[in-house]
Amino acid sequence: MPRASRVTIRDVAFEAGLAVSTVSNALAGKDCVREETRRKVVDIAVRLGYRPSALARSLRSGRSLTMGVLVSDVSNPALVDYVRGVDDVAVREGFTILLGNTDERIEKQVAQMKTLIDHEVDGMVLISQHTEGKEVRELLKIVPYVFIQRRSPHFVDDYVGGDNAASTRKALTYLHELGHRRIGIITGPTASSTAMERLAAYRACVDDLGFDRDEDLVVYGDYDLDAGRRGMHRLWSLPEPPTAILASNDICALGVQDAALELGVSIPDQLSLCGCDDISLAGLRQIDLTTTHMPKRRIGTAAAELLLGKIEQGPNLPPQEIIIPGDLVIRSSCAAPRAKRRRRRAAAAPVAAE
Amino acid sequence: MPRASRVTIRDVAFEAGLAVSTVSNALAGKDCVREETRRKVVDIAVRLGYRPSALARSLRSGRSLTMGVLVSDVSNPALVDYVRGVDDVAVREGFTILLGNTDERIEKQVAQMKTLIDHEVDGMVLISQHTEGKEVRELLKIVPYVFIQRRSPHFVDDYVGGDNAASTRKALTYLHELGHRRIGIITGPTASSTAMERLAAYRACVDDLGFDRDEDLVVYGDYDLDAGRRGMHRLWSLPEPPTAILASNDICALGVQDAALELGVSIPDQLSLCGCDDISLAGLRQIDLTTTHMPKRRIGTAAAELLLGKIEQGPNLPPQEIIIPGDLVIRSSCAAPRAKRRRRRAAAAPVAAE
DNA sequence: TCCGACGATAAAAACGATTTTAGAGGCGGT
DNA sequence: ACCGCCTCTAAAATCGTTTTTATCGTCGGA
Repeated sequence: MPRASRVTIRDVAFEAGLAVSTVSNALAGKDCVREETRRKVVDIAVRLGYRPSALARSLRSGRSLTMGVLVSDVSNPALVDYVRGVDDVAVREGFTILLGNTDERIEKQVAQMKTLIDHEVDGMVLISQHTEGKEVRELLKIVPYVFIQRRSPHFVDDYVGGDNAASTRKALTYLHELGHRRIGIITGPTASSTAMERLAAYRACVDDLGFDRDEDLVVYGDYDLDAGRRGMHRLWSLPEPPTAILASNDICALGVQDAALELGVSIPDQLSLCGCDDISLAGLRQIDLTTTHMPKRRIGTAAAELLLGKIEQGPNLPPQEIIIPGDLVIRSSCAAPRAKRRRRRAAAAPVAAE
Repeated sequence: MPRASRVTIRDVAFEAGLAVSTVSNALAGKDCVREETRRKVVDIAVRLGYRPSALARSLRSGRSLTMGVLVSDVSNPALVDYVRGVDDVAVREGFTILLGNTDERIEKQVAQMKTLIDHEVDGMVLISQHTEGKEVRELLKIVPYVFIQRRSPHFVDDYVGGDNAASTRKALTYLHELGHRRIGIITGPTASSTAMERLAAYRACVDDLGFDRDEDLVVYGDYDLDAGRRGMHRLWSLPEPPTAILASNDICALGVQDAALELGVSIPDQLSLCGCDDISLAGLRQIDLTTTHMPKRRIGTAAAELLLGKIEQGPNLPPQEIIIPGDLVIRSSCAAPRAKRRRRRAAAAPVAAE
């Protein structure tokens, strides 16, 4: 099956009556070739429809203008915006993206990383991926990389993420002002540094703001609908249920809403709910979720830019951590708790929705 | 920045005291090399951590084990499942995916297609992309491809999509049985063959099932929230509004729900609503949308498999169109219209939700 | 003994570019 | 007249593979 053979630089050279190297230099805009010659070469190249083979070029030059993007699942709505952000700067800088799904499984991640390296990507962006493991660490030595949303507790890497501590604190402060003192939390997976940072911030607030300290209010969950449903059931079956819940993200919060409807619990009358991410659906009237905005696309672009810098400068410069702040978006899923709580200050601030 | 130079086949050959070609043949499992030799080679290759360069291999062999995937926006929830489906079979078959966003703009699409071809992808999957245009058509001649969700009216291509006509008809039949006779439709973009097929099926049903024939009931929209909102406003401002609405997809339907809440219109009491796709959120109690299920991930896998066949067999075999059927998923967003309509048979079937 | 075949390995060509080194003229300075 | 330098182009090396062709014993058969 000899596909219509491509036009090579050789053909252009022949047509122009020049050497291959001259054509190469001409097209690269090197100043060692006369302007007139250059123009002729360009003309002919265009006329013949010459397009240089990225493969051959990469092989020789050692740079592939290619970056790998690893994500646990491209169809996961909580992650796609990062990918898009990375792509934004990739195309802007003439890079092409090699995509891989890892399904949250480390052996898949390792396999994908190897594949990317085989394809000689210039760098990789790891979105919510495993940061530990001997093999992973070994592979990370080979090629520049940036982590998004998940960072290692043991190594200091290039990393871009949201300001998890601050945004959690904002949400909790808001709930505190509304008068809540008993707040449940459904965390993301324990492997997610983002989730753990939120949990840590929650715990700090329990002390700082004087919330009920009760380990039963912490449910270890995930970033999906089911975690929200299960978390809600668990928290609501407590002897003394919380008056507000912090969900791991908006999708999880939707799961909580769903379960609340199932249990006949009214939001925000009986229960306040706060998500995280601010997905576009959160603003719908049928959902109307108070949440902390995570500028994921911007995080993606920041990560890609960081990576490109890394690629440019070589592996010498020290790892950098970039934290992108996000704000609390107040909608109607939070309200003052019903007046049956025991502490003073029934409702501090009358901040309402929208 | 001479990155730690990779282990090449040359190194393996030297270590084994063999010729490069022998090593290549040994690793490829060719039978022209003694089993004992082969084992030795494999041993050494593993010991040295040899990984063949995909670039060099592709360059020489003319096959890159790579496929391009073009999508208008990876962060569009209506499209991500296709991508995931394609990826499923890609990894299974040892292919790597090159991803590109085109933002629904044909010049971006052309640019991306060129990039993919420069990278010598073995084929490409075009998800909801432009099918017309001189340049697009020219590029399609170069490399095998499969369209998903959008097909050309003028050319016959390899294509995989849902059964738009049948699923639309199912929804309309269901609404007819509930007693609806005046049904609005918010279409996807006119460039989307899928949307136009649904519209055609809608028009056929208007005749077959005896719905009100009224061009005002057709709103040309898109696949997003805003199209739903605008469509609802438009339809509800009609002198005689519809009793049911068919949305272009689930996201659009969510937009309709949102606008209905804004307008104080109760679903399904005053208005029945039917989406398309069956995204996971559609099953939530706060949404609970009746919709037609589109097995997008399966469509994606089917497309990738079709493409691989195309790559294998060469461009000789004729284009194939694969239609994947989907079923109506009945939830609570549709009900019998309020008893103020003029025709006989107030409510035919008492089919209820869930 | 010679020929052909065969089995195993080696050597060389090719893939399509970039990069390095070489060469050919022209020109100015001494 | 010669040297060096500069400008432009050519030739060759290189990237890391695969593929094609060559080599070299050995063995069987006539």
